[in-house]
Amino acid sequence: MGIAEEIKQQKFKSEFSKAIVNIIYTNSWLNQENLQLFKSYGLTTPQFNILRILRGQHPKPATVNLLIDRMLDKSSNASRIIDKLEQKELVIRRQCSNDRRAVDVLISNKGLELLEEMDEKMSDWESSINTLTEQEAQTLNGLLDKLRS
Amino acid sequence: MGIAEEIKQQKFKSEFSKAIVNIIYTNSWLNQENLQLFKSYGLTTPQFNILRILRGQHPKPATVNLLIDRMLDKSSNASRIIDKLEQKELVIRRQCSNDRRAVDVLISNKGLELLEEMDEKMSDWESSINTLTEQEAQTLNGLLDKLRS
DNA sequence: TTTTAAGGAATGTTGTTACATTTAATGTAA
DNA sequence: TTACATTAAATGTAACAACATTCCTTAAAA
Repeated sequence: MGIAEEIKQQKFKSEFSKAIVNIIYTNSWLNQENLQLFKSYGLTTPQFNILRILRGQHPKPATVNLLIDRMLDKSSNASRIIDKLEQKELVIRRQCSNDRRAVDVLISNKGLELLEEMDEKMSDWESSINTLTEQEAQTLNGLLDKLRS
Repeated sequence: MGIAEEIKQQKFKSEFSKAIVNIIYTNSWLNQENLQLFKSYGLTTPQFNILRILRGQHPKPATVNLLIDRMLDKSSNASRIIDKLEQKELVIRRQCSNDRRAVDVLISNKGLELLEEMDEKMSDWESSINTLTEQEAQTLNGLLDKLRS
């Protein structure tokens, strides 16, 4: 079943505008799948993403600006997401030594452990929905990259 | 520049998990592009989507349930989006004659005119960002459909 | 019938996002 | 040094989303 049937819209202005709708719809589909998993660990999607960026930096700290820069969804408010993560003791916030305006954020051991626990579930989930061959996934990545270029 | 450079994450667990991130990132990119356009017409993204579905139904009405069913982002609250559209007189809400639980929603002439005005801008925008050939867009659609299957 | 269940939409509550503004620290030019 | 602009992050506020609950209507069962 293609996108046209799923959203019951038979006509699109062009193959490209169909692709735009398809991306939005697929994103929403992925998000809905994902959300429940995150929720079962008490995290929201942006919180999970910030944690993952911090793990990528570990053991180096990240400033709030760096986090904003790397977030998939730039629009959300990094400061307050970090508040939530700090409340749960998943990250540590401390003043940056060489620029007192900036704040260093680090993932805590508790945060690292949580992510490790989630890794497995994420991995299971990904394989369970992976219907693409390696070659197809590569082509998809190439096309999405080209679309944004 | 590919997704790896854009989000500064060099390693992915697999080509497929890279594709998932790529879809999320591309969606966010599209959304950011789009948002400003909608805003300049005083609409939010979900409001615009509801209006488009209603135009697709026109001159038939749609019930709230049908709108929820067809929305790209199922999660949001259709009733309140319709409230907003009704306040702006872009839609008409009235009780359904054969089932008094249901509510018929129709796009108004004002709504149709607004969409028509926006069509042109949307179309310009789409061509301005379209870097894909017809064949590539088709492949992309096929792969996204397969991913969700 | 009377009761009970299910459906369609609206509403209340809580948390989050979007955006503007504020606070504080740093850099720079007169 | 003082003044002014810039940067980093936090905060206030209004709108919005997520989710549960409620209200009313229809359907179905006892």
